[in-house]
Amino acid sequence: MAGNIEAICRELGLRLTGPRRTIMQVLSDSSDHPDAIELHRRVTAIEPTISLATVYRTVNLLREKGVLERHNFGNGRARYETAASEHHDHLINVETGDVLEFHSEEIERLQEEIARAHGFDIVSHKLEIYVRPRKRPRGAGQS
Amino acid sequence: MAGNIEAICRELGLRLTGPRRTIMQVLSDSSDHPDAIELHRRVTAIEPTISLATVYRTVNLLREKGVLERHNFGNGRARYETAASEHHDHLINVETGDVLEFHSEEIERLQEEIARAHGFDIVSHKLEIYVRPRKRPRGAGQS
DNA sequence: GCCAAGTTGCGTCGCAGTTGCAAAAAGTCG
DNA sequence: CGACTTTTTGCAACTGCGACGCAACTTGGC
Repeated sequence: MAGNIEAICRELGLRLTGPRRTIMQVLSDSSDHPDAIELHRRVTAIEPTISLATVYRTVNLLREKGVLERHNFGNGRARYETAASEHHDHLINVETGDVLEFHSEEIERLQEEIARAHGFDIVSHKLEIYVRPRKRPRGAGQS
Repeated sequence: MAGNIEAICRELGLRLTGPRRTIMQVLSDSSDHPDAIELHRRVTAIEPTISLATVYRTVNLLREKGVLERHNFGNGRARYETAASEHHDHLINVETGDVLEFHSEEIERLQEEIARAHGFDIVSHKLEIYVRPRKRPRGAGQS
């Protein structure tokens, strides 16, 4: 991914600066969905002078360019991930905050159908399933 | 619904105050999905002395008690609706901000399947389809 | 190396929502 | 009904995330 950084900057007419290099490096090294502060933490671990404002600006820039996606999983802080080539939705573990990705062609199709039935075109959509590890693999009644 | 207000307060151990009566009245009269400020606007049209803080506090209270649901459709302001007996998802018209509700048993089932396949139980979920009115009813290809 | 343009860090601002506090209202009991 | 306790309210100050203006500083082209 590192090789991409220069290409992306050139392509987007952005200057290849130290902070950007670091931030993009951290982003492509992150397989989870960090928020801006966590991103800043990771970035400053490498290059301590980079400010939070720059993280915000870079992240917005990359999002506008379609390089990043921003999600809001409900704790008030936006979380980021590098835009995948293929669309996916999210399973959020409410106990740990971890996020798993999934994709269901069937659900996509059903959404398409629903939108159409109402006379709309889909601009985007968001499916988040908030889950917790299942305690009782099978049987065993509960409250 | 008006009759509910007293019942709800009693049941929840809340005092039946003027502001609460007005706010709950407005809520049950609202079939759209107003945000806190719009709610406050409507409330103060009836009783001008009620403060925004009280609207927030009441709305949070009712949400904790399961009377209201809060959504975040992406403009930074949370929007509220009275909790329906039946779960539903949302179609958001990005041009107007209007919200339509829908329900798909099939999608629900598929989500259940997906969660289970990953070893989770669903706590809740959120499906939002952001749409715009379709300009070209049929035919007329475009890139 | 020099210069114009883009970028950064800092501090500040804005907005949505929350909270501490003192005053006011609700419910309770005699 | 009136005194008393507890909950609510309005106000204003505050919080947290994120955005922004500005002066100083890099970047990349010549």
